[in-house]
Amino acid sequence: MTPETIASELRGELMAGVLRPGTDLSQVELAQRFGVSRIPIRDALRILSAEGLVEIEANRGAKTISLTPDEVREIYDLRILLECDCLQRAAAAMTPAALEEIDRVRLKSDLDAGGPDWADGDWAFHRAIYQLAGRRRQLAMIEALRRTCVLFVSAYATMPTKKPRWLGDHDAIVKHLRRGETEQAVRKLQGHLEGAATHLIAQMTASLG
Amino acid sequence: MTPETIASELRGELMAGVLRPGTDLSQVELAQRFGVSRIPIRDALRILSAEGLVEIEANRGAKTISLTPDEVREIYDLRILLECDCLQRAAAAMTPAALEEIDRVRLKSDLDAGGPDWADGDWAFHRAIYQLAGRRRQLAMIEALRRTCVLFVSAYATMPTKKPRWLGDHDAIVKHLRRGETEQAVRKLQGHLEGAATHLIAQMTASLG
DNA sequence: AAGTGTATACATGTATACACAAACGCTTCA
DNA sequence: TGAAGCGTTTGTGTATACATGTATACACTT
Repeated sequence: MTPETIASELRGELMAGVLRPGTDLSQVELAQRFGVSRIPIRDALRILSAEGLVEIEANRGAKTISLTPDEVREIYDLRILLECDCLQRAAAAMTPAALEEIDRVRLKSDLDAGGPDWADGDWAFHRAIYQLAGRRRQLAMIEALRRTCVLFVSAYATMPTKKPRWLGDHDAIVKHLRRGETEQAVRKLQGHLEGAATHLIAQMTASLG
Repeated sequence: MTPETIASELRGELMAGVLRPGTDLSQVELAQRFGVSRIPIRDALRILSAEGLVEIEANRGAKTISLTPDEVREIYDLRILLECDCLQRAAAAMTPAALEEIDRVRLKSDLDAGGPDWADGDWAFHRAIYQLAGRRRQLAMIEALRRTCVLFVSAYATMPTKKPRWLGDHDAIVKHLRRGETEQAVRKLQGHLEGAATHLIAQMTASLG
């Protein structure tokens, strides 16, 4: 039960929607639950805070993040900026072998598309592409932003209703990459993310107001 | 002596070049120095780790980051991406009053340009612009990336040799903004950052062998 | 002589105990 | 009835003590 293990467990619950945004995270409660003292719990909370999933206020404890629709919009804008740039760099480093691998991951993710782990498959696909850019830090930043989004997607139960369109975007991106149409692949990705953003924000505003 | 205070103090030393990249940060040593136990030290190190200034390895302690020229290049590319986007958004929200304030900060930063706190003035100028974009998270990400850069600039003592050009860039950006030439302001900023990047990386490779 | 195993020293990780700050409820007074 | 003041209570923050993991040096084996 290391702090990393605990953080990982909590991260999973956050992203699965078990812990909803704004939930208080009591140190004593978590310590009892994981059967450890509060020290490793504090470390775990700091790890999650570093990832932006938890907010810590001095002397007032930690709670899961709670963002306004505007803040979610900003995060998606950042994702568009960083992911489109990453895709562009990846396209420049594309090889036939890499393309094959990407399409393999895409097909596998299609199967999970209906289940509860659809987000994992989705990310596996995007990561398979982004990896080729060879940008560790950028990828880490993208992943952190994405985690935050997933937290809210799970919380507001906005499973993409237009699943076919969503899978079709993936297919289209691969096809564009195969043909060397970088520009169009990037534009497709941008639309993909825009769609996710507007969908989530609509659900949030509907749920909040 | 809260963890935040300690982190702030260490951050200052890191960015001033007192603590060079790769320095080991012993918990007991820091605890003695700040006159506290190791617990708040651990918290402070986690805060700095979250900011990307310190690396923590389980059971092996913390040390200040040590980046390769390639990683520095990636960081500057990210800064260009995020800062140019931020400038564009700021330009869209520009007002005469804001412009006046920006120029005021610019003039003030010109005075500090020769001293040891030149980095603070430089950042004050850029931040004065970026603020207008109203993007908290993006600004925080830019600031984190910038801090990392400053750490290496200080370590390798690469005070801009071409100070006039550097200050001239600031002046040019303001002038373009005043005329509503967003496109050109963005391009000037990009060149500004590119210049800083190539300069630092050249110094690093020269210093490293 | 080179490599490996082991013992010792040292740094980090964790648990317990205590100090302190904030939130809550109660009493009391206007 | 409402509000302000004060003690209680709950939870976080920190110090101390102990457990565990890692590095170094030395002895031993090959």
